Amino acid sequence: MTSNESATPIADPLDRLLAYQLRRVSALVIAELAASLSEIGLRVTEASVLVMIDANPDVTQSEIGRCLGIKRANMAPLASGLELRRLIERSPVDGRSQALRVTAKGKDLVARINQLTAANEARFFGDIPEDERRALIDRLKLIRSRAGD
Amino acid sequence: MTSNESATPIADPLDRLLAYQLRRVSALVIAELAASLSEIGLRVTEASVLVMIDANPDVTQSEIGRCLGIKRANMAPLASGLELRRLIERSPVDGRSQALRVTAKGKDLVARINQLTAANEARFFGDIPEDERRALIDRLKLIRSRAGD
DNA sequence: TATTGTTATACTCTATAACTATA
DNA sequence: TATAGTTATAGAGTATAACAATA
Repeated sequence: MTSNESATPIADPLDRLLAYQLRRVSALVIAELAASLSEIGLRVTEASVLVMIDANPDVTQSEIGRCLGIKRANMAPLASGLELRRLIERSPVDGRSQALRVTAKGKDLVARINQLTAANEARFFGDIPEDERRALIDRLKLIRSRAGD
Repeated sequence: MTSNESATPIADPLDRLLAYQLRRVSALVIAELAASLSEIGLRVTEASVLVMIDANPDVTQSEIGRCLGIKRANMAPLASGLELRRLIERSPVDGRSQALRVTAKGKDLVARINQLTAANEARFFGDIPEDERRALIDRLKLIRSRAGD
């Protein structure tokens, strides 16, 4: 910073776009969560899937994928990876469907995920008044529900 | 949907996490914007850069990157691509820095970008009362400003 | 020494297409 | 015919490392 370039106060016309702000905040918050989860050897998507299976024993891959917005083609290697690491187990239900369950080892990780996730929420959103926080969540869910999702 | 699988009302413990809701909404809104922008041959990041250069004539790559959170290494091919398509021009400033400007052809695209962006905002956020919309933007900016960004 | 710009490379998430097997 | 799961592949965004040239 040698020259006097008027301190570079760049104009940011994207500033007032909700789409842009959402993208930046999401990227920031998720990147931080990814860094936390990497300490326990998980990526964000893997952690999401693990938490969902834990909350819905014997759920199928397709159901998880539909709920989380993950395509079947991308769920396959995800579930295989979790099974290889003995975090989940599969048992045939249907001949074509398989019920997923979190193993004891997986449940230990779920507990850690919940801790790290809560810490992440507290770090970024802890100072938001509870009523505003709830309104924010509701508004975001409403936006999602209005679309094809 | 042949069997009676209790209509699959899956529990979603991620539902109450702001990090998760932000990620999903961001993905939804940006995907839609990406689809709109693809009609004029632009990706979201390219459009962001173009709008920023238009608002800040003679800005440098580094400055744009710092403002938008894009690393130098990723700005290089981005700027080169826009220049190849005659949407921006570079003129040496420094010997190592180059001033960026949007060409006439680029300005036409910027106008289209602004239209498509406004339509995207209206589609997803048009029904939000203005005071809440403003509070939402301010809250998101506040979250970003509190971090390393 | 710090900064600008570049190239190469890898990782994550997402997308489509094509295939098998089962309902 | 529709669904579950798989594989292969591609695109977009982001990350680091290393390098040359300049301030």
